[in-house]
Amino acid sequence: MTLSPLVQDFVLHFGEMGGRWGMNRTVGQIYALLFVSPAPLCADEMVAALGISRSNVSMSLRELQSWNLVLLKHRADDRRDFYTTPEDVWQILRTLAEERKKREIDPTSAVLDDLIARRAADAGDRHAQARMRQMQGLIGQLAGWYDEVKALDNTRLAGLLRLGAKVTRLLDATDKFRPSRRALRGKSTQ
Amino acid sequence: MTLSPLVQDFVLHFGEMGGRWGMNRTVGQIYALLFVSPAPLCADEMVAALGISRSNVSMSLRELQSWNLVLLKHRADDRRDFYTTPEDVWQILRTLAEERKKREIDPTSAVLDDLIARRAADAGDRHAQARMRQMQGLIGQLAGWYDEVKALDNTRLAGLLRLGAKVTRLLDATDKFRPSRRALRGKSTQ
DNA sequence: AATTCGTTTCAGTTGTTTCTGAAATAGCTG
DNA sequence: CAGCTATTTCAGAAACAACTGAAACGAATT
Repeated sequence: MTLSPLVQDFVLHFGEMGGRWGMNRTVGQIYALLFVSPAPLCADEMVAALGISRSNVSMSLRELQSWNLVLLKHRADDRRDFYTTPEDVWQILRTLAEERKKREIDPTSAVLDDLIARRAADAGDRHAQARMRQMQGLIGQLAGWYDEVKALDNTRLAGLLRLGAKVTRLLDATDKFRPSRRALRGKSTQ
Repeated sequence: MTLSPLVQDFVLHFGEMGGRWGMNRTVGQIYALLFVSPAPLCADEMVAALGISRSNVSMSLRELQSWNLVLLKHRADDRRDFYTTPEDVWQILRTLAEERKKREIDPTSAVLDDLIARRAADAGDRHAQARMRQMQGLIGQLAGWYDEVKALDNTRLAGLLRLGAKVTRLLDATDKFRPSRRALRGKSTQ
């Protein structure tokens, strides 16, 4: 299989970015290829398209599966595994949010809990713990935020992002409105 | 300089996570050390505390500066450079958002613009471009979102994250209320 | 149970990144 | 400007991650 220049360039760019996104080059390239392919691909087609070894494809697909970024498909009368990405880019965003949280936030959050629970001996430690508590607060908020994103349906997620420049106004507005709204319907709010 | 076990473990954890966060071990460790230190540190203190070479510290500080994650301080009658992190964790969050966008989103956004602007030859390319447009849409929203975070003041940023489980309700509420509010003040909204 | 087709694993190689020590640079002080 | 002190650069060494080919594995078919 030979790629059009357009798809070539897309794939190569994802390869380059792969490193920055916490995967490696091959994983990035395979994901890009699957993302733009009109139909699911099998491993050998990826080998042909990307010019990499069969085993590399196998390991990279494994990695992509561990990220939940690809879907496995089968054809009638064909034993091979075919792979795609989800059609829905919002779904992809949710998955990314979830996996990133799992890899980048949760471990630190757990460690911070431990460290903060320790007996702080001297003044230095007390200062360090105070700092850690600040960071834990921040991380906790972020974690909650990621969970939130993960749980929103497409419409609401799109809405949330679309707010864009209106977030400020919205926040101000809710600060202003919330009390009266709560008053109207009787403390339903946390 | 010798570190307390508490700070040791904090520093070591950040070293481990550094890789996942787009920096390397040493950069992570130095950042952690600065974050919990009650006073700014000079390079030699970091060498002593972390047991790494002077040149490694120098390069890592350079890296941290390129991320805008550290502040340079000076003492009277002392030519050495002393480093800290910003006190304010919200500021840190904004910086991270900004730098992440710059490194992980903007380059891809630019490439996608290019690719989408190309003449699509065959059906495969047309499909690929359609996919790329979807991705570009998503990335554009995300970029806007990061810009938004970057521009919010502490209070509003905290508010935004604190929304937590209320985002859904809030979004529903605004959908319900916006039309009437717009009607009240005349289509000021996009 | 042997064959075939597809996938996975793994030891070893290649390629990158990180880290170091030594040398070079820059900036201040007398 | 000579002598300090602090910092940066850089080539090579050490550590690490990626990739390959070959062999092992598994599942369906005869």
